[in-house]
Amino acid sequence: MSQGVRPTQQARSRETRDKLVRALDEKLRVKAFADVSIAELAEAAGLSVGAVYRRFENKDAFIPVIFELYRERLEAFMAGEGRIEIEPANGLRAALHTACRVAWSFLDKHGYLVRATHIYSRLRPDLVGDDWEAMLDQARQSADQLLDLFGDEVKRQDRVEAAQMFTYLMNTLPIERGIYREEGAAVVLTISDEQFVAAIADTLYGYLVTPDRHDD
Amino acid sequence: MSQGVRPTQQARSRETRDKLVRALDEKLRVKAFADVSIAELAEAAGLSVGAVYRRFENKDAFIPVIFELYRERLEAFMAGEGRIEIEPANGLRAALHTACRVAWSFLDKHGYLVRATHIYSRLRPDLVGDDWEAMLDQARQSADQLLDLFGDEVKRQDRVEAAQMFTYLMNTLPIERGIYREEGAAVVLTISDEQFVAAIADTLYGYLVTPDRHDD
Amino acid sequence: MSQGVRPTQQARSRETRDKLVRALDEKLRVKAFADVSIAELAEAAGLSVGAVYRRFENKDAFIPVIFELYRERLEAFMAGEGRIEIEPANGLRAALHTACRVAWSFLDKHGYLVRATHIYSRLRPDLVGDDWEAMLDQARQSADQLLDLFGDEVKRQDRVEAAQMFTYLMNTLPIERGIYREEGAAVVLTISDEQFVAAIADTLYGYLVTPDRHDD
Amino acid sequence: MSQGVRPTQQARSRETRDKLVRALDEKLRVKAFADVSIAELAEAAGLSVGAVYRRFENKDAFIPVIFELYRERLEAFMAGEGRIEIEPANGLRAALHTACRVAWSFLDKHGYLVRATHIYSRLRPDLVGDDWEAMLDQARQSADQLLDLFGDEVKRQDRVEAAQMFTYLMNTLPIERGIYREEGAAVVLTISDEQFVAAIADTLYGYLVTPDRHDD
DNA sequence: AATGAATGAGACTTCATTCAT
DNA sequence: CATGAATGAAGTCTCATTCAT
Repeated sequence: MSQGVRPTQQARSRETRDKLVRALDEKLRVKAFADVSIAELAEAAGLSVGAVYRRFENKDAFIPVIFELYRERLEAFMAGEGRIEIEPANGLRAALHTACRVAWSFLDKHGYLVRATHIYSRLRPDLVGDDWEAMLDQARQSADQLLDLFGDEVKRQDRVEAAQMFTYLMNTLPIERGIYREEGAAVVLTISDEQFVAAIADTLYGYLVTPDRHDD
Repeated sequence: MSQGVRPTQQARSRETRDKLVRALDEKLRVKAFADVSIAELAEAAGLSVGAVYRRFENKDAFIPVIFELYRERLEAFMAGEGRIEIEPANGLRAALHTACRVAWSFLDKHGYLVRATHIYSRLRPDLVGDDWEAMLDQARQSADQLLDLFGDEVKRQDRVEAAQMFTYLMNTLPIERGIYREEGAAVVLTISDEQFVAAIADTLYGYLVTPDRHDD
Repeated sequence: MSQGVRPTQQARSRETRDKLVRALDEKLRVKAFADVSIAELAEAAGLSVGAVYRRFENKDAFIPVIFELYRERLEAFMAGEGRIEIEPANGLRAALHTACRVAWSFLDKHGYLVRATHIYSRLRPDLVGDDWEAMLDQARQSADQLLDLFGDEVKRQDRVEAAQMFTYLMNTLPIERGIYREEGAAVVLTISDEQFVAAIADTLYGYLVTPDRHDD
Repeated sequence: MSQGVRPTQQARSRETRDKLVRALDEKLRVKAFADVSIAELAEAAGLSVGAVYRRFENKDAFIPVIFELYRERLEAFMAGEGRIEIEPANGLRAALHTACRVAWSFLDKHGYLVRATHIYSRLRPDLVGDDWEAMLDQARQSADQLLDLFGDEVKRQDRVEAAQMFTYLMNTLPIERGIYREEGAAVVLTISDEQFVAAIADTLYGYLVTPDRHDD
């Protein structure tokens, strides 16, 4: 094989992969990954079943793709409409409200991906590998910066713990309502989206400004 | 309908059902419901496949059983080791810490059931029906009482919203770490269980004592 | 066992059997025998599955019952509303029209039994045994009598053949439309029931009055 | 969609289908369709169960195939040995005898298909759809032509009714004996096939030449 | 290499029949 | 004896994966 062909093949290979990723994205909008068959995916991508197995060893090999999609969307969002301009002068609470509003708008648009990601980060953590941890770590670093920025308002002594908990809360609080809407624990809520977003922002705020407890 | 025979058969019938419920319980400890086949369940219960279908119309009919199990465990727990003695004199924060410790210890033991319940309250809300909502409503009522008890400490104006959010948070915050442990958003946490429990108690506390915000 | 009990038991046994026969009759009105399960039959008869198997060795043992039912109905019909008063003076054609009208009215009422009987006389001729042949033979004898009565009008030389064919036609011509109505060969017919009955009577008549062919 | 590959696959695909159709044909010679399992069919065709489901959505999807088989055989028959040369000069009766002989010889060879077709045109008229009606309609048109050809001999006033009844009779009279032989109403007949065929031809003839009745 | 036909294990479900109570 | 719970073979169908063309 002459070397001149490779780039073409690589390009074609990449293209094939992209088709599959797009097809998966489309499918995940309407059904769970477990309910998507390879044949279905192949058809949606305009490929044959055999071609799919040429790119992916087996069905499980698509799971990392879900994360890839998630990350792509998140990065695009953060670089675009999700870019947060924090105004230190307005204080921590305002910053958190802004952050929660932004997080909520991401969930609103890409909830189906967040759902799939969440499910498989639990169901098959082995297949997700470092991607997930890397993303969370990045989130933790952002949290660190935020805590530094409002160091005087934050009353938590242990900054490491605070950054971890902040990340944990940020990835936990809105999700339940954001991706499962009328099911799960969210059914107890009758408040509007706006009220809910404000409430979780206040929850984060409350955690950060509550001084450590000295007993128990 | 004659008496004298029925009781025996009913007992046998009940026993079969119990065997199946126990078998399901065992299986849920180690794998997801979707991955448990009827044949597997039958074998674990020491029954034939046909016997399963005499008690349960189809596989879906087991989903309510998961909730039943959950509720049973929860009630037994609440009546036993989970009974909370709230000492109003110690204040809201102490009460929340106690409540979270108790909730955590339930999750620690019955997390697999909570997981299955959570998954199916989302996946098949139609099959879960009112059970789930009834449980949440009961939780909301308990929240109401707690808020009343510490009415002077709570700064939230809208008590209805506060009770709802309290319930939502109580059913959301510990779950992620409690049932998925090393996976999901919880991987970011390096803190100990005790620290985590304290942190979420503080989070709840922070939410309740944070006064309403007057702008936006 | 004292002898005094027997009659009671026999009576009870008979009663059980009757219940089952009635239940089967009900079921055959709405579905095919193959689609009636033993459990269904037992329930409809107000009996247990075990009780059914005490009276009938297996499901196939019900097939003769279908014939029994058929014969009962036919005999009751012939003794009642189906009793034909043939007026020799009116001629063969009038007699046939009357006979066909009567046959049609039986089909109209008991078509579902005729259908089941027909199906099983083909599907499991071994289980039907002599019942079916006996019935047909009786019909043939009636045909014989009719041919004798109108001996001068009938032009068929071979009276044995004529009686057989008459029976065959009588059990064939109306059935198709009578029990399958809008399906099968009957879909080609747009004529009314009355016209149809008249047409098959004329068909029978035409056969009987057509002289033998002397060639080929 | 590229050419060069498809033909092969299409041929393979077609071949598989043909194998299944042939296997079905073989099975229908010896047992009812309902008693043929998919696994059995697959084995007879030298295929796996999955391959069957690639060609046919479900078992019901084979029912139209039965009709397809029937029609194929009928058309091949009509174009070959079943081609009827009607000699108008010999009259209606001779024509009918010829037609019945031909029909009988078809039944003799392909009775098992006719049986299956008849059963399913009743059992699942929804799956048979227009095929059946189309065939009957074609038969009715042939009947029309025949009646025209022998217009002077036919005494039935209503030609539309006569054509319909002729079709009905042609599809009813021989069938019973033709496809169920020693079972059903045919058991009453001790006459030979030749005599039987002559008798039904005379029956058809008798119907057509019997003038309308003017009373009742 | 690409295609999609074929494979075959395994899932759910039904129901005639048996048998413990 | 009656009851109806239990059995288990058999049927339909799905789909991840393999492989002939």
